[in-house]
Amino acid sequence: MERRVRVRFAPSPTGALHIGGVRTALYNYLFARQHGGDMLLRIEDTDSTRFVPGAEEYILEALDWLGIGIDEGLRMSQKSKVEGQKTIEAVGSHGPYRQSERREIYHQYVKQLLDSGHAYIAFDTPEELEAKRAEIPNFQYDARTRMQMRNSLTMPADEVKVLVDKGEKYVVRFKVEPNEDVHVHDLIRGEVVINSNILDDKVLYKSADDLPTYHLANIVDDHLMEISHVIRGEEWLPSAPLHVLLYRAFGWEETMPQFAHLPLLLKPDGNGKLSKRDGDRLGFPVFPLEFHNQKDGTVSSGYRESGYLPEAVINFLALLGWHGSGDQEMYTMDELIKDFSLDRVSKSGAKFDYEKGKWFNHQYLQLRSNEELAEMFKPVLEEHLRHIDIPIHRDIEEVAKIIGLVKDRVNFVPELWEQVNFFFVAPTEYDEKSLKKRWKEDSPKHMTELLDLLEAQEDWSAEALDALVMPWIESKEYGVGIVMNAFRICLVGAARGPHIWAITDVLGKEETLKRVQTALTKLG
RNA sequence: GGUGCUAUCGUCUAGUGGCCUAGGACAACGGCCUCUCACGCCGUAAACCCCGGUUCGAGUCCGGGUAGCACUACCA
Repeated sequence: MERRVRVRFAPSPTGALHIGGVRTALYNYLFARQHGGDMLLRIEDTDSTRFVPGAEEYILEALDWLGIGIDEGLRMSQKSKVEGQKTIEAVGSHGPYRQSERREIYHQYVKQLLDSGHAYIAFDTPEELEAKRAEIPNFQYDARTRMQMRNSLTMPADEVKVLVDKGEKYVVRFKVEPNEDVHVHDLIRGEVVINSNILDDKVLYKSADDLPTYHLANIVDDHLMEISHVIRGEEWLPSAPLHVLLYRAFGWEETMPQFAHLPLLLKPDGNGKLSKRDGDRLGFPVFPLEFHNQKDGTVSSGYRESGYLPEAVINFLALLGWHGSGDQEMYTMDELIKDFSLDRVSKSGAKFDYEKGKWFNHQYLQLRSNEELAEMFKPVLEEHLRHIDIPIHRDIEEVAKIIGLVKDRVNFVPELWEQVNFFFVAPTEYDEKSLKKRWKEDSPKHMTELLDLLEAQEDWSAEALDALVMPWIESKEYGVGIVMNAFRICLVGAARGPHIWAITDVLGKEETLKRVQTALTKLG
Protein backbone atom coordinates (compact mmCIF):
# COMPACT_ATOMS: atom_id res chain seq x y z
CA MET A 1 0.00 0.00 0.00
CA GLU A 2 1.22 3.47 -0.86
CA ARG A 3 2.00 5.42 2.26
CA ARG A 4 0.37 8.80 2.81
CA VAL A 5 2.84 11.58 2.03
CA ARG A 6 3.70 13.46 5.19
CA VAL A 7 6.61 15.90 5.28
CA ARG A 8 7.81 18.26 7.91
CA PHE A 9 9.67 21.50 8.25
CA ALA A 10 11.50 21.44 11.55
CA PRO A 11 13.37 24.66 12.32
CA SER A 12 14.98 25.50 15.61
CA PRO A 13 14.03 28.80 17.23
CA THR A 14 17.54 30.21 17.37
CA GLY A 15 16.84 33.42 15.48
CA ALA A 16 15.30 34.66 12.27
CA LEU A 17 14.48 32.04 9.68
CA HIS A 18 17.24 32.02 7.08
CA ILE A 19 16.18 32.33 3.44
CA GLY A 20 17.67 28.89 2.75
CA GLY A 21 15.38 27.52 5.42
CA VAL A 22 12.48 29.23 3.71
CA ARG A 23 13.34 27.42 0.50
CA THR A 24 13.49 24.09 2.34
CA ALA A 25 10.06 24.82 3.79
CA LEU A 26 8.79 25.74 0.34
CA TYR A 27 10.00 22.53 -1.30
CA ASN A 28 8.47 20.49 1.50
CA TYR A 29 5.21 22.35 1.06
CA LEU A 30 5.17 21.91 -2.73
CA PHE A 31 5.92 18.22 -2.39
CA ALA A 32 3.18 17.70 0.18
CA ARG A 33 0.56 19.61 -1.81
CA GLN A 34 1.42 17.87 -5.03
CA HIS A 35 0.89 14.49 -3.47
CA GLY A 36 -2.19 15.49 -1.54
CA GLY A 37 -0.26 14.90 1.65
CA ASP A 38 0.39 16.77 4.88
CA MET A 39 2.84 19.53 5.68
CA LEU A 40 3.84 19.53 9.33
CA LEU A 41 5.68 22.11 11.34
CA ARG A 42 7.66 21.02 14.35
CA ILE A 43 9.90 23.16 16.53
CA GLU A 44 13.27 21.62 17.35
CA ASP A 45 14.17 23.41 20.55
CA THR A 46 16.38 20.77 22.11
CA ASP A 47 19.19 23.23 22.67
CA SER A 48 17.94 25.31 25.57
CA THR A 49 21.03 27.53 25.46
CA ARG A 50 20.39 28.76 21.94
CA PHE A 51 16.74 29.66 22.31
CA VAL A 52 15.88 33.17 21.12
CA PRO A 53 12.60 34.74 22.28
CA GLY A 54 10.25 35.57 19.45
CA ALA A 55 11.96 33.28 16.95
CA GLU A 56 9.13 30.77 16.92
CA GLU A 57 6.52 33.44 16.25
CA TYR A 58 8.80 34.89 13.60
CA ILE A 59 9.12 31.58 11.75
CA LEU A 60 5.40 30.98 11.70
CA GLU A 61 4.61 34.51 10.65
CA ALA A 62 7.15 34.35 7.83
CA LEU A 63 5.66 31.14 6.43
CA ASP A 64 2.20 32.62 6.76
CA TRP A 65 3.24 35.76 4.89
CA LEU A 66 4.68 33.68 2.07
CA GLY A 67 1.60 31.49 1.79
CA ILE A 68 3.35 28.30 2.85
CA GLY A 69 0.46 26.60 4.58
CA ILE A 70 0.80 24.25 7.52
CA ASP A 71 -1.61 21.33 7.86
CA GLU A 72 -0.39 19.96 11.14
CA GLY A 73 1.73 21.10 14.02
CA LEU A 74 2.34 24.71 14.92
CA ARG A 75 1.08 27.58 12.80
CA MET A 76 -0.25 31.11 12.90
CA SER A 77 -3.82 31.04 14.11
CA GLN A 78 -6.10 31.87 11.19
CA LYS A 79 -8.72 33.28 13.52
CA SER A 80 -6.29 35.64 15.14
CA LYS A 81 -5.20 36.81 11.72
CA VAL A 82 -8.67 38.15 11.09
CA GLU A 83 -8.62 39.90 14.42
CA GLY A 84 -5.24 41.37 13.60
CA GLN A 85 -3.25 39.80 16.42
CA LYS A 86 -0.70 37.07 16.24
CA THR A 87 -1.31 33.90 18.16
CA ILE A 88 0.02 30.43 17.55
CA GLU A 89 -2.17 27.38 17.34
CA ALA A 90 -1.34 23.69 17.37
CA VAL A 91 -3.32 21.34 15.18
CA GLY A 92 -3.09 17.58 14.75
CA SER A 93 -3.09 14.43 16.80
CA HIS A 94 0.65 13.73 16.84
CA GLY A 95 1.60 16.49 19.28
CA PRO A 96 3.02 18.12 21.16
CA TYR A 97 4.94 19.73 18.32
CA ARG A 98 7.64 21.40 20.37
CA GLN A 99 10.41 19.01 21.27
CA SER A 100 10.89 20.67 24.64
CA GLU A 101 7.36 19.51 25.47
CA ARG A 102 8.07 15.91 24.50
CA ARG A 103 10.56 15.00 27.27
CA GLU A 104 8.62 12.03 28.63
CA ILE A 105 8.32 10.57 25.14
CA TYR A 106 12.07 10.63 24.62
CA HIS A 107 12.78 9.03 28.02
CA GLN A 108 11.03 5.91 26.88
CA TYR A 109 13.08 5.64 23.70
CA VAL A 110 16.37 6.43 25.38
CA LYS A 111 15.60 3.58 27.76
CA GLN A 112 14.77 1.27 24.85
CA LEU A 113 18.17 1.88 23.28
CA LEU A 114 19.93 1.49 26.60
CA ASP A 115 18.13 -1.80 27.31
CA SER A 116 18.82 -3.20 23.87
CA GLY A 117 22.51 -2.36 24.13
CA HIS A 118 22.45 0.16 21.30
CA ALA A 119 23.37 2.97 23.62
CA TYR A 120 25.31 3.54 26.81
CA ILE A 121 25.75 6.10 29.55
CA ALA A 122 28.86 8.30 29.55
CA PHE A 123 30.13 10.51 32.38
CA ASP A 124 33.02 12.25 30.63
CA THR A 125 33.00 15.95 31.38
CA PRO A 126 33.52 18.54 28.66
CA GLU A 127 36.95 19.17 30.17
CA GLU A 128 37.89 15.51 29.96
CA LEU A 129 36.78 15.36 26.34
CA GLU A 130 38.73 18.50 25.61
CA ALA A 131 41.82 16.94 27.15
CA LYS A 132 41.40 13.81 25.06
CA ARG A 133 41.10 15.84 21.90
CA ALA A 134 44.27 17.67 22.77
CA GLU A 135 46.05 14.44 23.57
CA ILE A 136 44.98 12.40 20.55
CA PRO A 137 44.93 14.05 17.12
CA ASN A 138 41.57 13.67 15.38
CA PHE A 139 40.10 12.11 18.47
CA GLN A 140 36.74 10.52 17.91
CA TYR A 141 34.51 8.95 20.55
CA ASP A 142 33.95 5.58 18.89
CA ALA A 143 34.65 1.84 18.96
CA ARG A 144 38.39 2.46 19.09
CA THR A 145 38.33 4.87 22.00
CA ARG A 146 35.16 4.30 24.01
CA MET A 147 36.83 1.70 26.22
CA GLN A 148 39.28 4.34 27.46
CA MET A 149 36.51 6.63 28.62
CA ARG A 150 34.30 6.92 31.69
CA ASN A 151 31.10 5.18 30.67
CA SER A 152 28.80 2.28 31.44
CA LEU A 153 30.88 0.08 29.16
CA THR A 154 33.99 0.53 31.24
CA MET A 155 32.51 0.91 34.72
CA PRO A 156 30.78 -1.62 36.95
CA ALA A 157 26.99 -1.49 36.68
CA ASP A 158 26.44 -0.65 40.33
CA GLU A 159 28.85 2.25 40.17
CA VAL A 160 26.99 3.65 37.16
CA LYS A 161 23.74 3.35 39.06
CA VAL A 162 25.16 5.12 42.11
CA LEU A 163 26.41 8.00 39.99
CA VAL A 164 23.14 8.35 38.12
CA ASP A 165 21.11 8.21 41.33
CA LYS A 166 23.41 10.77 42.89
CA GLY A 167 22.53 13.16 40.08
CA GLU A 168 25.90 13.10 38.39
CA LYS A 169 25.66 14.72 34.94
CA TYR A 170 25.80 12.21 32.14
CA VAL A 171 24.93 11.76 28.51
CA VAL A 172 23.64 8.80 26.59
CA ARG A 173 25.68 7.87 23.55
CA PHE A 174 24.75 5.78 20.57
CA LYS A 175 26.97 2.72 20.20
CA VAL A 176 28.03 2.67 16.58
CA GLU A 177 29.21 -0.74 15.38
CA PRO A 178 32.48 -0.35 13.49
CA ASN A 179 33.31 -1.10 9.89
CA GLU A 180 29.90 -1.38 8.38
CA ASP A 181 28.91 0.18 5.07
CA VAL A 182 25.73 2.14 5.61
CA HIS A 183 23.63 2.81 2.53
CA VAL A 184 21.44 5.88 2.29
CA HIS A 185 19.15 6.16 -0.68
CA ASP A 186 18.81 9.83 -1.47
CA LEU A 187 16.02 10.89 -3.83
CA ILE A 188 18.20 13.61 -5.35
CA ARG A 189 21.67 12.07 -5.24
CA GLY A 190 21.01 8.38 -5.48
CA GLU A 191 22.88 5.85 -3.39
CA VAL A 192 25.29 7.27 -0.82
CA VAL A 193 27.50 4.83 1.07
CA ILE A 194 29.42 5.72 4.20
CA ASN A 195 31.44 3.44 6.43
CA SER A 196 30.39 3.50 10.07
CA ASN A 197 34.04 3.90 11.11
CA ILE A 198 33.87 7.59 10.41
CA LEU A 199 30.78 8.00 12.59
CA ASP A 200 31.33 8.77 16.26
CA ASP A 201 29.22 7.64 19.19
CA LYS A 202 26.81 10.55 18.99
CA VAL A 203 25.29 12.00 22.11
CA LEU A 204 21.57 11.23 22.05
CA TYR A 205 20.52 12.60 25.39
CA LYS A 206 21.95 14.89 28.03
CA SER A 207 20.83 14.72 31.63
CA ALA A 208 21.95 18.28 32.29
CA ASP A 209 18.82 19.74 30.70
CA ASP A 210 16.87 16.49 30.41
CA LEU A 211 16.62 16.85 26.64
CA PRO A 212 17.64 14.70 23.71
CA THR A 213 19.91 16.02 20.98
CA TYR A 214 18.74 16.64 17.45
CA HIS A 215 19.61 13.17 16.20
CA LEU A 216 17.48 11.25 18.66
CA ALA A 217 14.56 13.66 18.77
CA ASN A 218 14.47 13.87 15.01
CA ILE A 219 14.23 10.12 14.50
CA VAL A 220 11.72 9.54 17.28
CA ASP A 221 9.50 12.38 16.15
CA ASP A 222 9.63 11.57 12.47
CA HIS A 223 8.67 8.01 13.31
CA LEU A 224 5.88 8.94 15.70
CA MET A 225 4.57 11.61 13.35
CA GLU A 226 4.58 9.14 10.48
CA ILE A 227 6.80 11.23 8.24
CA SER A 228 7.19 9.65 4.80
CA HIS A 229 9.83 11.95 3.29
CA VAL A 230 12.58 13.97 4.91
CA ILE A 231 13.48 16.90 2.67
CA ARG A 232 16.24 18.97 4.22
CA GLY A 233 19.48 20.82 3.48
CA GLU A 234 22.63 19.15 2.22
CA GLU A 235 24.41 19.91 5.47
CA TRP A 236 22.54 16.91 6.89
CA LEU A 237 23.82 14.43 4.37
CA PRO A 238 26.87 13.38 6.43
CA SER A 239 24.67 12.49 9.39
CA ALA A 240 22.06 10.65 7.33
CA PRO A 241 23.83 7.28 7.82
CA LEU A 242 23.70 7.80 11.56
CA HIS A 243 19.97 8.36 11.24
CA VAL A 244 19.59 5.16 9.23
CA LEU A 245 21.46 3.32 11.97
CA LEU A 246 19.11 4.79 14.56
CA TYR A 247 16.01 3.68 12.67
CA ARG A 248 17.56 0.25 12.51
CA ALA A 249 18.37 0.20 16.23
CA PHE A 250 14.77 1.06 17.02
CA GLY A 251 13.50 -1.60 14.63
CA TRP A 252 11.77 0.98 12.46
CA GLU A 253 13.59 0.40 9.23
CA GLU A 254 10.43 -0.72 7.45
CA THR A 255 8.77 2.67 7.86
CA MET A 256 11.90 4.78 7.64
CA PRO A 257 11.21 7.95 5.64
CA GLN A 258 12.84 8.53 2.29
CA PHE A 259 15.56 11.16 2.21
CA ALA A 260 16.15 14.07 -0.12
CA HIS A 261 19.06 16.41 0.56
CA LEU A 262 18.72 19.81 -1.06
CA PRO A 263 21.68 21.76 -2.49
CA LEU A 264 22.87 24.71 -0.44
CA LEU A 265 22.24 28.38 -1.13
CA LEU A 266 25.64 29.99 -1.70
CA LYS A 267 26.84 33.56 -1.28
CA PRO A 268 26.60 35.65 -4.50
CA ASP A 269 30.32 36.37 -4.65
CA GLY A 270 33.00 33.86 -3.91
CA ASN A 271 32.07 30.52 -2.39
CA GLY A 272 30.48 29.23 0.74
CA LYS A 273 27.08 29.10 2.38
CA LEU A 274 24.99 32.23 2.23
CA SER A 275 25.10 33.90 5.63
CA LYS A 276 23.57 36.84 7.41
CA ARG A 277 26.86 38.68 7.06
CA ASP A 278 26.70 38.44 3.26
CA GLY A 279 23.38 40.24 3.28
CA ASP A 280 24.75 43.04 5.44
CA ARG A 281 27.88 43.26 3.32
CA LEU A 282 26.18 43.22 -0.10
CA GLY A 283 23.07 45.11 0.93
CA PHE A 284 20.20 42.71 0.56
CA PRO A 285 18.00 40.84 3.03
CA VAL A 286 18.75 37.24 3.97
CA PHE A 287 15.57 36.87 5.99
CA PRO A 288 11.92 36.94 4.95
CA LEU A 289 10.82 39.41 7.64
CA GLU A 290 12.62 42.05 9.62
CA PHE A 291 13.78 40.59 12.92
CA HIS A 292 14.67 42.26 16.19
CA ASN A 293 16.79 39.80 18.07
CA GLN A 294 16.06 40.30 21.76
CA LYS A 295 18.99 38.18 22.75
CA ASP A 296 21.82 40.05 21.06
CA GLY A 297 20.00 43.27 20.19
CA THR A 298 20.66 43.02 16.45
CA VAL A 299 18.15 43.96 13.78
CA SER A 300 18.04 42.02 10.52
CA SER A 301 16.32 43.40 7.46
CA GLY A 302 13.59 41.40 5.77
CA TYR A 303 12.18 40.92 2.29
CA ARG A 304 8.74 42.07 3.35
CA GLU A 305 10.01 45.35 4.79
CA SER A 306 12.22 45.94 1.74
CA GLY A 307 9.14 46.01 -0.42
CA TYR A 308 9.13 42.49 -1.79
CA LEU A 309 5.90 40.80 -2.72
CA PRO A 310 5.52 37.31 -1.24
CA GLU A 311 4.74 35.74 -4.61
CA ALA A 312 7.98 37.17 -6.02
CA VAL A 313 10.03 35.74 -3.17
CA ILE A 314 8.38 32.34 -3.64
CA ASN A 315 8.96 32.31 -7.39
CA PHE A 316 12.56 33.44 -7.02
CA LEU A 317 13.35 30.88 -4.33
CA ALA A 318 11.61 28.05 -6.16
CA LEU A 319 13.95 28.49 -9.12
CA LEU A 320 17.09 28.54 -6.99
CA GLY A 321 17.95 24.86 -7.15
CA TRP A 322 14.97 23.62 -9.08
CA HIS A 323 13.89 23.96 -12.70
CA GLY A 324 10.51 23.23 -14.21
CA SER A 325 9.78 20.87 -17.05
CA GLY A 326 9.84 23.66 -19.64
CA ASP A 327 11.26 27.15 -20.09
CA GLN A 328 8.71 28.80 -17.84
CA GLU A 329 10.11 31.36 -15.37
CA MET A 330 7.01 32.89 -13.85
CA TYR A 331 5.15 30.50 -11.60
CA THR A 332 2.18 30.95 -9.34
CA MET A 333 2.13 28.79 -6.23
CA ASP A 334 -0.46 26.52 -7.85
CA GLU A 335 1.69 26.11 -10.94
CA LEU A 336 4.67 25.27 -8.76
CA ILE A 337 2.67 22.63 -6.94
CA LYS A 338 1.72 21.10 -10.26
CA ASP A 339 5.15 21.15 -11.83
CA PHE A 340 7.38 20.53 -8.83
CA SER A 341 9.45 17.39 -8.77
CA LEU A 342 12.35 16.26 -6.64
CA ASP A 343 14.14 14.77 -9.61
CA ARG A 344 14.36 18.20 -11.18
CA VAL A 345 16.17 19.59 -8.14
CA SER A 346 19.83 20.39 -8.88
CA LYS A 347 22.61 18.59 -7.10
CA SER A 348 24.99 21.52 -6.92
CA GLY A 349 24.75 24.60 -4.72
CA ALA A 350 23.09 27.72 -6.10
CA LYS A 351 24.65 31.13 -5.75
CA PHE A 352 22.12 33.63 -4.49
CA ASP A 353 21.32 35.90 -7.45
CA TYR A 354 19.85 39.01 -5.89
CA GLU A 355 19.51 40.81 -9.24
CA LYS A 356 17.15 38.16 -10.47
CA GLY A 357 15.14 38.53 -7.32
CA LYS A 358 14.65 42.19 -8.17
CA TRP A 359 13.49 41.28 -11.66
CA PHE A 360 10.91 38.89 -10.25
CA ASN A 361 9.59 41.56 -7.95
CA HIS A 362 9.30 43.95 -10.88
CA GLN A 363 7.27 41.39 -12.78
CA TYR A 364 4.88 40.74 -9.92
CA LEU A 365 4.56 44.43 -9.13
CA GLN A 366 3.20 45.02 -12.66
CA LEU A 367 0.58 42.36 -12.03
CA ARG A 368 -0.84 44.19 -9.00
CA SER A 369 -3.59 46.73 -9.53
CA ASN A 370 -2.94 50.44 -9.09
CA GLU A 371 -5.33 50.45 -6.15
CA GLU A 372 -3.48 47.67 -4.36
CA LEU A 373 -0.18 49.40 -4.94
CA ALA A 374 -1.62 52.69 -3.70
CA GLU A 375 -2.64 51.02 -0.44
CA MET A 376 0.84 49.56 -0.05
CA PHE A 377 2.47 52.87 -0.93
CA LYS A 378 0.35 54.93 1.47
CA PRO A 379 2.54 54.51 4.56
CA VAL A 380 5.68 55.25 2.54
CA LEU A 381 4.07 58.36 1.11
CA GLU A 382 2.88 59.61 4.48
CA GLU A 383 6.35 59.19 5.89
CA HIS A 384 7.87 61.32 3.14
CA LEU A 385 5.17 63.95 3.28
CA ARG A 386 5.71 64.44 7.01
CA HIS A 387 8.97 66.22 6.28
CA ILE A 388 7.55 68.54 3.68
CA ASP A 389 6.22 72.04 4.37
CA ILE A 390 3.34 72.36 1.96
CA PRO A 391 2.48 68.99 0.47
CA ILE A 392 -0.31 68.69 -2.06
CA HIS A 393 -3.08 66.55 -0.67
CA ARG A 394 -4.36 63.75 -2.87
CA ASP A 395 -6.90 61.08 -2.14
CA ILE A 396 -6.27 57.40 -2.68
CA GLU A 397 -7.84 57.29 -6.16
CA GLU A 398 -5.48 59.99 -7.34
CA VAL A 399 -2.53 58.17 -5.82
CA ALA A 400 -3.57 55.01 -7.67
CA LYS A 401 -3.81 56.95 -10.92
CA ILE A 402 -0.35 58.45 -10.42
CA ILE A 403 1.12 55.04 -9.62
CA GLY A 404 -0.36 53.70 -12.83
CA LEU A 405 1.74 56.27 -14.68
CA VAL A 406 5.07 55.12 -13.25
CA LYS A 407 4.81 51.60 -11.88
CA ASP A 408 6.47 49.96 -14.85
CA ARG A 409 9.71 51.71 -14.01
CA VAL A 410 10.15 50.53 -10.42
CA ASN A 411 11.10 47.23 -8.82
CA PHE A 412 9.78 47.97 -5.34
CA VAL A 413 6.91 49.87 -3.77
CA PRO A 414 9.15 52.20 -1.73
CA GLU A 415 10.94 53.23 -4.96
CA LEU A 416 7.70 54.74 -6.15
CA TRP A 417 8.42 57.89 -4.17
CA GLU A 418 11.37 58.90 -6.34
CA GLN A 419 9.12 58.60 -9.38
CA VAL A 420 6.11 60.46 -8.07
CA ASN A 421 7.39 63.02 -5.56
CA PHE A 422 6.74 66.00 -7.87
CA PHE A 423 3.03 65.16 -7.95
CA PHE A 424 2.89 65.80 -4.22
CA VAL A 425 5.24 68.72 -3.84
CA ALA A 426 6.22 71.49 -6.28
CA PRO A 427 9.91 71.57 -7.21
CA THR A 428 11.91 73.98 -5.08
CA GLU A 429 15.12 73.48 -6.92
CA TYR A 430 16.09 72.25 -10.34
CA ASP A 431 18.39 69.42 -11.29
CA GLU A 432 21.68 70.87 -12.46
CA LYS A 433 22.40 68.30 -15.15
CA SER A 434 18.93 68.56 -16.64
CA LEU A 435 19.21 72.33 -16.65
CA LYS A 436 22.51 72.25 -18.44
CA LYS A 437 21.18 69.99 -21.14
CA ARG A 438 17.58 71.11 -21.51
CA TRP A 439 17.21 74.71 -20.30
CA LYS A 440 18.30 76.85 -23.25
CA GLU A 441 18.82 80.53 -23.75
CA ASP A 442 15.41 80.85 -25.37
CA SER A 443 13.61 78.77 -22.75
CA PRO A 444 12.35 81.73 -20.66
CA LYS A 445 10.88 83.28 -23.77
CA HIS A 446 9.28 79.98 -24.81
CA MET A 447 7.82 79.46 -21.36
CA THR A 448 6.41 82.96 -21.19
CA GLU A 449 4.63 82.45 -24.49
CA LEU A 450 3.47 78.97 -23.45
CA LEU A 451 2.10 80.46 -20.25
CA ASP A 452 -0.06 82.90 -22.23
CA LEU A 453 -1.26 80.11 -24.44
CA LEU A 454 -2.21 77.86 -21.55
CA GLU A 455 -3.85 80.59 -19.51
CA ALA A 456 -6.37 81.16 -22.26
CA GLN A 457 -7.10 77.42 -22.56
CA GLU A 458 -10.42 76.13 -21.18
CA ASP A 459 -10.32 72.43 -22.07
CA TRP A 460 -7.48 70.95 -19.96
CA SER A 461 -7.65 67.41 -21.34
CA ALA A 462 -4.47 65.81 -22.63
CA GLU A 463 -5.88 65.68 -26.16
CA ALA A 464 -6.88 69.32 -26.16
CA LEU A 465 -3.55 70.49 -24.79
CA ASP A 466 -1.67 68.40 -27.30
CA ALA A 467 -3.82 69.81 -30.12
CA LEU A 468 -3.11 73.31 -28.84
CA VAL A 469 0.59 73.22 -28.06
CA MET A 470 2.06 71.03 -30.79
CA PRO A 471 0.86 73.10 -33.74
CA TRP A 472 1.99 76.23 -31.94
CA ILE A 473 5.52 74.86 -31.52
CA GLU A 474 5.58 73.84 -35.13
CA SER A 475 4.32 77.18 -36.42
CA LYS A 476 6.98 79.00 -34.44
CA GLU A 477 9.60 76.40 -35.40
CA TYR A 478 10.90 76.25 -31.82
CA GLY A 479 11.45 72.51 -31.86
CA VAL A 480 9.30 70.09 -29.90
CA GLY A 481 12.16 68.75 -27.79
CA ILE A 482 13.38 72.21 -26.83
CA VAL A 483 10.02 73.47 -25.60
CA MET A 484 8.70 70.29 -24.04
CA ASN A 485 11.85 69.60 -22.07
CA ALA A 486 11.94 73.11 -20.68
CA PHE A 487 8.27 72.75 -19.79
CA ARG A 488 9.06 69.44 -18.11
CA ILE A 489 11.79 71.04 -16.02
CA CYS A 490 9.29 73.65 -14.81
CA LEU A 491 6.81 70.99 -13.71
CA VAL A 492 9.11 68.22 -12.48
CA GLY A 493 12.33 69.99 -11.60
CA ALA A 494 14.31 67.61 -13.76
CA ALA A 495 14.33 65.83 -17.12
CA ARG A 496 12.41 62.75 -16.09
CA GLY A 497 8.92 61.45 -15.49
CA PRO A 498 5.97 60.19 -17.50
CA HIS A 499 4.39 61.77 -20.54
CA ILE A 500 4.01 65.50 -20.12
CA TRP A 501 0.24 65.65 -20.72
CA ALA A 502 -0.21 62.95 -18.10
CA ILE A 503 1.58 65.28 -15.70
CA THR A 504 -0.48 68.35 -16.56
CA ASP A 505 -3.59 66.23 -16.24
CA VAL A 506 -2.81 65.28 -12.64
CA LEU A 507 -1.45 68.71 -11.70
CA GLY A 508 -4.41 70.62 -13.10
CA LYS A 509 -4.39 74.01 -14.75
CA GLU A 510 -3.78 76.15 -11.72
CA GLU A 511 -0.82 74.17 -10.36
CA THR A 512 0.69 73.80 -13.82
CA LEU A 513 0.66 77.55 -14.45
CA LYS A 514 1.98 78.26 -10.98
CA ARG A 515 4.96 75.98 -11.53
CA VAL A 516 5.84 77.61 -14.84
CA GLN A 517 5.68 81.03 -13.22
CA THR A 518 7.84 79.91 -10.33
CA ALA A 519 10.40 78.48 -12.71
CA LEU A 520 10.42 81.67 -14.71
CA THR A 521 11.22 83.71 -11.60
CA LYS A 522 13.83 81.31 -10.36
CA LEU A 523 15.54 80.51 -13.62
CA GLY A 524 14.95 83.78 -15.37
C1' G B 1 43.69 15.95 8.29
C1' G B 2 39.37 12.43 7.48
C1' U B 3 34.62 11.39 5.08
C1' G B 4 30.95 12.75 1.74
C1' C B 5 28.69 15.71 -2.04
C1' U B 6 29.25 18.59 -6.43
C1' A B 7 31.38 20.50 -11.28
C1' U B 8 27.58 23.67 -18.64
C1' C B 9 27.76 31.26 -20.34
C1' G B 10 29.51 36.42 -14.86
C1' U B 11 24.75 34.21 -12.27
C1' C B 12 20.24 30.67 -12.12
C1' U B 13 19.85 26.73 -15.35
C1' A B 14 18.03 23.23 -20.02
C1' G B 15 20.51 18.92 -21.57
C1' U B 16 19.16 11.43 -19.24
C1' G B 17 24.61 8.84 -26.01
C1' G B 18 23.19 11.22 -32.29
C1' C B 19 17.60 16.50 -32.30
C1' C B 20 24.02 20.46 -29.49
C1' U B 21 27.19 24.80 -35.30
C1' A B 22 25.11 23.63 -26.71
C1' G B 23 18.69 26.21 -25.50
C1' G B 24 16.12 29.81 -21.96
C1' A B 25 16.26 33.60 -18.05
C1' C B 26 18.88 37.56 -15.01
C1' A B 27 22.90 40.87 -15.53
C1' A B 28 26.18 43.32 -19.41
C1' C B 29 26.55 45.63 -24.21
C1' G B 30 24.22 47.73 -28.89
C1' G B 31 19.88 49.34 -31.52
C1' C B 32 14.62 50.70 -31.94
C1' C B 33 10.61 53.47 -29.62
C1' U B 34 10.58 58.76 -27.72
C1' C B 35 9.50 65.77 -25.44
C1' U B 36 12.88 63.48 -20.78
C1' C B 37 14.10 59.44 -17.55
C1' A B 38 12.52 54.78 -17.45
C1' C B 39 9.62 50.56 -19.18
C1' G B 40 9.07 47.70 -23.42
C1' C B 41 10.76 45.45 -28.02
C1' C B 42 14.81 43.63 -31.16
C1' G B 43 19.76 42.10 -31.40
C1' U B 44 25.20 41.02 -29.78
C1' A B 45 28.74 38.89 -26.74
C1' A B 46 29.22 34.90 -23.32
C1' A B 47 29.89 28.14 -21.05
C1' C B 48 30.44 21.89 -21.42
C1' C B 49 37.10 21.97 -15.12
C1' C B 50 41.43 18.72 -16.96
C1' C B 51 43.32 13.89 -18.65
C1' G B 52 42.29 9.11 -20.12
C1' G B 53 38.70 5.15 -21.38
C1' U B 54 33.96 2.91 -23.47
C1' U B 55 31.37 3.79 -28.25
C1' C B 56 30.53 4.36 -35.20
C1' G B 57 29.42 8.75 -32.07
C1' A B 58 30.19 11.85 -25.22
C1' G B 59 28.26 17.93 -22.40
C1' U B 60 25.63 13.27 -21.56
C1' C B 61 28.46 6.69 -19.45
C1' C B 62 33.17 4.90 -16.68
C1' G B 63 38.08 5.80 -14.22
C1' G B 64 41.72 9.17 -12.44
C1' G B 65 43.06 14.04 -11.33
C1' U B 66 41.87 19.08 -9.95
C1' A B 67 38.77 22.55 -7.68
C1' G B 68 34.68 24.14 -4.65
C1' C B 69 31.50 23.13 -0.79
C1' A B 70 29.43 20.48 3.43
C1' C B 71 30.22 17.63 7.69
C1' U B 72 33.68 16.24 11.32
C1' A B 73 30.15 19.43 19.21
C1' C B 74 26.80 17.41 25.46
C1' C B 75 24.41 23.00 17.75
C1' A B 76 20.65 22.20 14.69
